[in-house]
Amino acid sequence: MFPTISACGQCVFFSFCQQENPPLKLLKKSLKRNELLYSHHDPLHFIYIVSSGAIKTFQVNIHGQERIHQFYFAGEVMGFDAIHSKYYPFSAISIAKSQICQVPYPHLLEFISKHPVLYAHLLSTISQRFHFGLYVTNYSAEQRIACFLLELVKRLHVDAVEPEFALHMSRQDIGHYLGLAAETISRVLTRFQQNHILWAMHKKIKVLDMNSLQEIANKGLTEA
Amino acid sequence: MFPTISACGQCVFFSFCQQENPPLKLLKKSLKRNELLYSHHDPLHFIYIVSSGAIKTFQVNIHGQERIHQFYFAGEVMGFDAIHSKYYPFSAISIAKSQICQVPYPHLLEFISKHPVLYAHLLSTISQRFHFGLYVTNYSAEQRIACFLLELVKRLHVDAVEPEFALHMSRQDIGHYLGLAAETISRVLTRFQQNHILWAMHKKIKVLDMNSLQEIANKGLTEA
DNA sequence: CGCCGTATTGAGCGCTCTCAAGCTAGGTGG
DNA sequence: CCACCTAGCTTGAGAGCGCTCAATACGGCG
Repeated sequence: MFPTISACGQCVFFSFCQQENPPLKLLKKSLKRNELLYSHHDPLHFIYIVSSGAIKTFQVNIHGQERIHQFYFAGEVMGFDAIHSKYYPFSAISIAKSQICQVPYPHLLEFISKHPVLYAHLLSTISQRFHFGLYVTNYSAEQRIACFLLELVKRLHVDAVEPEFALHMSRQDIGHYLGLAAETISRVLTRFQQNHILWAMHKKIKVLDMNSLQEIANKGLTEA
Repeated sequence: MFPTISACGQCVFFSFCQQENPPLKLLKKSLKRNELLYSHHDPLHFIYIVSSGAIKTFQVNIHGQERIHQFYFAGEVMGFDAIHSKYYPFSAISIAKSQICQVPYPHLLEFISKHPVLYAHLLSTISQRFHFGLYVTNYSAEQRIACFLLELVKRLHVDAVEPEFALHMSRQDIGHYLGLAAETISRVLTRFQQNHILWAMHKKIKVLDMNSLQEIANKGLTEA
């Protein structure tokens, strides 16, 4: 029904892949519609380049509801988000008949170390992805604030059963970040405090019940 | 009031920066609270590493309202999002007394090409950032759908005054991605069609008025 | 032609926003 | 040292957007 567009021309590796005896092992793979490419928690073995078609990455929650994380179209690269944890953080399924190239990640690293130009190119490609989907998601105020606090605990490296840390920012700032009114931040923090989930005093926060906070954060979320 | 924690120990470049005659030119910089680090649209000259304190990146819209894009804390690296466009996409201001290290980006590239191990490390660091703030934003349904369509036009490389393309995904999929009900997608597309902004037929979309779509997308957004 | 998944359209409800009024903490000056 | 002042935070009441539930329409496929 719709023409299948191949995006090999714009692929970072095109010039290498086209040589005879290509120095980069790019395996082509065909996917029908609704075929699984990889699963949530699978170890990162490959970086994938969508050559044609479209893929979605997603999570399914305990109630069987799906949350789509990203779409990937012809020419786009999948798997960067798995590098840090070494596991794919989402499952991937084709939403149309697709062609995929797969590169073993260790091989990719090794190959790039011999081709510094590619390094800059790849960084640029990754960089681009930071601008996608900045308008997405619809978590409740409680979920957002719970997620925000949990992320802070992790990013500030607060290692304690009852983590205590400083919010350097104002309620207004948090609101502007989370897409909520400052009043809402205030109200939710008060509610959390009433439920003995945390203790909040101005810019100082102490989480008293990490489990409850996790539970709120995960409401309708992750945990497949 | 709060202790100043230096995060140099966890910095990717720590071992290099500590040598006498360090091979990597890492300039230290001190920022008071509310000091501008760089502006929206400034050319990417430096990658920054927050050594202590906290930074926010943000945009200001035509009504003077601020939208915060990210917070950066001790140990975190800023600037990856600028690599593709070669310009910082947001302005950056310290929200606390901070210490920052800056590395000229070209110098960083060159340096890394000589230290392939760092490459893998840096990719890992960047990868981590894809997991931050996945719960953020609160755009209206119309804004989200407008942004989504504009992003598709760009990512699918549809070059036309009235771009026409295939949504490979169902309304439900779009809803699951945008955090909206499938019914809302339907309703908004209908409304857009009534206002002659686009023509929608099942999975086929033709944008008739890119300017209006941009305007809706930018409502309360960007354009400083 | 008939079936079933997908899309559209409508009515009522709930979460979060806005507007507005107190409250608190910290800084300033007498 | 204390009264005052101001910015930020808290709390309350009403409004609006998008959700849920439900009914109907459509279209691809056997």
